[in-house]
Amino acid sequence: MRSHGTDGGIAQAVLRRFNALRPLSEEDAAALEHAILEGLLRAGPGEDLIAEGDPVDSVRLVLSGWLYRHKTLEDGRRQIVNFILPGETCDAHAYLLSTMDHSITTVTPVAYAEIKRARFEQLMAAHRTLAEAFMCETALNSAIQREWIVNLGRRAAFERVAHLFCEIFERLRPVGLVDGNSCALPVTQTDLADATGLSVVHLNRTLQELRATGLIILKDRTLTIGDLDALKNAAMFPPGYLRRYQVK
Amino acid sequence: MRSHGTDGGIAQAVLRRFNALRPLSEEDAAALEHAILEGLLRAGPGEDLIAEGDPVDSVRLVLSGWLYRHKTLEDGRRQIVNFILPGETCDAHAYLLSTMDHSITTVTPVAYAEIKRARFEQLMAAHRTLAEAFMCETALNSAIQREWIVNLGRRAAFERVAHLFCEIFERLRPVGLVDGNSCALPVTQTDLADATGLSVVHLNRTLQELRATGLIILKDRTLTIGDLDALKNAAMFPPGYLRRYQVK
DNA sequence: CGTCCTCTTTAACATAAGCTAATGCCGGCA
DNA sequence: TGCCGGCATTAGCTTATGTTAAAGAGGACG
Repeated sequence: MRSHGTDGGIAQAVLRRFNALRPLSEEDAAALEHAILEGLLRAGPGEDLIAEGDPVDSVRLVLSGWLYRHKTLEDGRRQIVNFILPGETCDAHAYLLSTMDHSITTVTPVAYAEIKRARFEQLMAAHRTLAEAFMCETALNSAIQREWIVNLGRRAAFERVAHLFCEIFERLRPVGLVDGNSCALPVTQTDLADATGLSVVHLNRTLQELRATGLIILKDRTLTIGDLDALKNAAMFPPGYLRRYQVK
Repeated sequence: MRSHGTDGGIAQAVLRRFNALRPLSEEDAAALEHAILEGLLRAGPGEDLIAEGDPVDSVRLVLSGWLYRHKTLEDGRRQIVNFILPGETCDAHAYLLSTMDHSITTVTPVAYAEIKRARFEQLMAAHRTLAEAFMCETALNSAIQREWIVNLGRRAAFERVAHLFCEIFERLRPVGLVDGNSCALPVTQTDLADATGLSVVHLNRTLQELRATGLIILKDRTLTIGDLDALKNAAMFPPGYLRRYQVK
């Protein structure tokens, strides 16, 4: 029965990440997987999972697929504030704030697990290590957001896009979603522009530049990074950034 | 004996904020205050409290004074990633990540309380409400960071600076640090530039513009906002933003 | 009372990035 | 097969913001 095998079945990505954050006992892992299987759900591409202002009464874990968090100004300007990748958490402890300060939309079809507040609290109370892993996840997310602030505030377009690509690659790696030096990049250029604070036109120009230098190949929603270190260099990717993401 | 009076003495700002996040019982408040008084420390202006890469083995609460979090790129470009104001925490649960991903530097003289890891964990274990308030604090900080991403990514210089001023004002208010429509703003223009992702020169231009429209007066490190609603309007300050900061 | 220092302000010029609009490309679908 | 709609790409022009440099302004201090 796969879903309880060693690979973690559909919950694999989540289990891998949490285990990297805090070594989970068999029992912790089983409890988490169980809670996941209880609340399995799916969403199509381009669906709003939750919107700014909505009440939050559950925590969601992404099993597969891409989503993004975003905020929109009154006049329509939109900023993608982060991507949510397989194995990551949608609302970790944001649920403490009772309402969402941003929206979450799916990019691709998504499989996720929804754990209701009461169930979640029970799980945390029973498994200290899981609770710690969850807090770690939140802290990590916070560190990513800080780096995005630096990216938007102090990096030029070229570095900025390069940095985003390095980051995505490094975040997909520990959950087994990179294949050699390639990974999926299922977003439109408009999305990339909204994530990097650029206009679509300028984002496109920047992409051309990145291609011209031979640092990346981007085709058919697949990103290929010939020389990751070179790209990181060009991006001024901080050496220690996302270290905690790597599986030891 | 002031320090145990109803005003909370030196721990006042922290107690007020935490109490707003989760209503604290007398006992919770006393325990928190006690922990604070145990670990009282001071730092001068312009001091590095902790630097990127340093190990984290305690949580610090700011009792008075301003600090900022910042990251610097190899070539010296610096981004201030947030300000830390009285009543706020320095590292809430970042201590779970064991090393700092950014640096913290004081702006003014600062009084703070340092709670060592073991002591902190003991406190959290004994007082569920305090633990929740701490998590709330982290979540709130995360929401602020997301808004900063929007600010840097999608707002023009004028709105961006206006937004920062509104935010600071709203964050100082609940801890009693605004006086009518004025508050302290003890940072240099270089700092403001590094916080808004602008060059000093352009920041200065923007400040002139803000003054010219009569939206703000900034003189002697004091910010005066004639019409907060007008400023928020100009800044596209989201209506619900920082709602959780307000004392009910 | 002058000198140094840090911070602010201004000017003149350079450029990265935005905007508008047209064109190309491709896959879905009638 | 041919039209439509969403994306990607390119061109041409505009503008916000960066850069360099120099000059005030005020406080600390010998």
